[in-house]
Amino acid sequence: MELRLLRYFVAVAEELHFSRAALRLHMAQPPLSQQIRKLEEELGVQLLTRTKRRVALTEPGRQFLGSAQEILAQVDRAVTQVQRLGRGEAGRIAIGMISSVAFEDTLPRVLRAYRSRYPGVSIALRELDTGEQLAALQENRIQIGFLRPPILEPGLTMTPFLREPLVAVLPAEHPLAGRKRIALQALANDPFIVVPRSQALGGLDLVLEACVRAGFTPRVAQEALELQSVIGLVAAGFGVSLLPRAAGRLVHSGVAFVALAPPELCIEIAAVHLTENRSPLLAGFLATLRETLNGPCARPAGRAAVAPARSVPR
Amino acid sequence: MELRLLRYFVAVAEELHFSRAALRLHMAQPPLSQQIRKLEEELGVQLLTRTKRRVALTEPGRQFLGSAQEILAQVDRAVTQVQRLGRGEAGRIAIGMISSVAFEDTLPRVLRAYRSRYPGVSIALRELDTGEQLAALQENRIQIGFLRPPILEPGLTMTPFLREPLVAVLPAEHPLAGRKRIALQALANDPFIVVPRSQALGGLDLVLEACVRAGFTPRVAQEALELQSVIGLVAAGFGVSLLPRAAGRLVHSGVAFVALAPPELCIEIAAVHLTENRSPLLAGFLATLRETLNGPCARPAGRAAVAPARSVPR
DNA sequence: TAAAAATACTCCATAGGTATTTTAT
DNA sequence: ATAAAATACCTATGGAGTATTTTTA
Repeated sequence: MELRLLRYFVAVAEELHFSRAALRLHMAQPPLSQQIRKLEEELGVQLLTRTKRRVALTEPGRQFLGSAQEILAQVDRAVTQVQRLGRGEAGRIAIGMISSVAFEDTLPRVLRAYRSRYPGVSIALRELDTGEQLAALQENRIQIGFLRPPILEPGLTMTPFLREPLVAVLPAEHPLAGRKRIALQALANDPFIVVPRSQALGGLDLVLEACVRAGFTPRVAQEALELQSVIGLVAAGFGVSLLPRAAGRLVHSGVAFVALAPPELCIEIAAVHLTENRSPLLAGFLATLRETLNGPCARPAGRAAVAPARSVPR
Repeated sequence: MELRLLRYFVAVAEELHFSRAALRLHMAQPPLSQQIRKLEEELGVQLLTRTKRRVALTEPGRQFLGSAQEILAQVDRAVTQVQRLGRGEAGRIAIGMISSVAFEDTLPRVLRAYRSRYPGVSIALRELDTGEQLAALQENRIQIGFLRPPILEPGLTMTPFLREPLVAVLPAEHPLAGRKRIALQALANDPFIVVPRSQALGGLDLVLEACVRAGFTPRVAQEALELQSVIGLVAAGFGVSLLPRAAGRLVHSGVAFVALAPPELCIEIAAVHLTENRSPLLAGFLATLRETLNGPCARPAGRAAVAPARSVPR
């Protein structure tokens, strides 16, 4: 059985006229008659009665017409759908992200752009740490991960995504508030206000590690759930904090943002995917990602135009 | 798009191995590779990755495999179903019957035989008078009718179905009870016990018409719903009746069955269908009908072997 | 080196075309 | 007489075969 025969039969059964059907099929009438005859022979069932100069469907033919129409429609749907999948316009993409991505609104902007460009794709966002994401990428549980470099595993391609310096946030009356730039050690005796790890905003680990590297263990005075609250607590004199420079946009009187002396402490996040992953979904996402990062209205404080992706050779 | 390509793709996608798939398809490997490539070109979608000496499905390919399998299964179902319809093993047959058919159990026996032979066919029984059945046959609302001849319309084929003489049923003490044979007129003054028309058992009209033809109008003394009741009432002396000879099987002391003098009064019923109706359903029904009527254990009292069908030429 | 897919080519089966006949109105 | 389907015959596309090369593990 071939679809060609079904298409021919549907044309004849709908026209009830071989010549008109042949016209509609852009072919001559005799081969159409032959093919219909062949179909009937193959099925062993008479589908049409050609009596009295007029063509009519038999009852089995009437039923078969319905089946044939359904089948052809289903084939059309399957072809359309696989082509949409092939263009990355449909399907499901799973994305991993470390919690600190939320310090910035860059990822949400990318996701909004992607969703508006590919409304047929469902997005699954999973919050995973860097190690979990690397494992998930290998098992294809996620197709792209937003995680903290460096990446050493082979077979992965990294697209720099976010690199924003942390700045010290001090109460306006703090002795160091007027400085252009301070060393992290200068805050060794200050109480720290941090965002708790449970709040999925991350950054805490980064801050703690940096302080330890600077030679002290920060004293955590207070935890706050929102950046606004952190800034509010700093303004109220409860302590100091380290925040991405972009937080400076949340202007608040009573606090000073002071850059840190080198080595600069940065939130650095990359988009990583399997180099061998040729999925059109991923391709569409990466394209949207690059365009969003380099786009016209897409260069807020603290981030340079994105560098080209680098693959880690195997 | 052709089913051949879907079949090839399903084989390759299930085996994930071109050579094994070619083996399964009883063909050589190179043309299989070519056809799969052609399918991918036609769709404009990569379905398989042939990297690293191993074949794998892409995500669009995985989805398309499912669609292809569904389509192929649906084609199989459609073919099987149309073949069942073509053999008269499935579908729906509508049968007309005049009420008097119920005097005998012949039709139920035919229907039982047909149902056991063609369990997939649903049977629609419609009780219609002879004229209604002829109209219904022409409009294909019924495919076969059990009705009272003669049939004059052209294009119909008649199969004699039932021809059973009516006999007089008399109380044992009736003056004519001992006779071998009596004329219908002899009962002109006897009260009649009849089965009411509303009971759908019919026969009443036949009896009334016959009496009128014999020159008298029968006095209806009593109506009874069942043959048994008719016989009971006759035995009790309430009157006489006319019943098919087969009713004699319902033996009952106190009644006498006496044949009628010629012209014999017969229940005569024929199975009639459109001569041009080549429906396999009808063919199967007619075959079962003939076999049941002429079959071995199928000759109870009062019916000769069925005569061959006669067509009324147009 | 061996196994598997791709490439190159060849052939023929058959889909489809043209010309004509048959059939039914 | 006409319109439509069937028949007869021919052509050529393309599906499938064989032989070979390429590739990768």
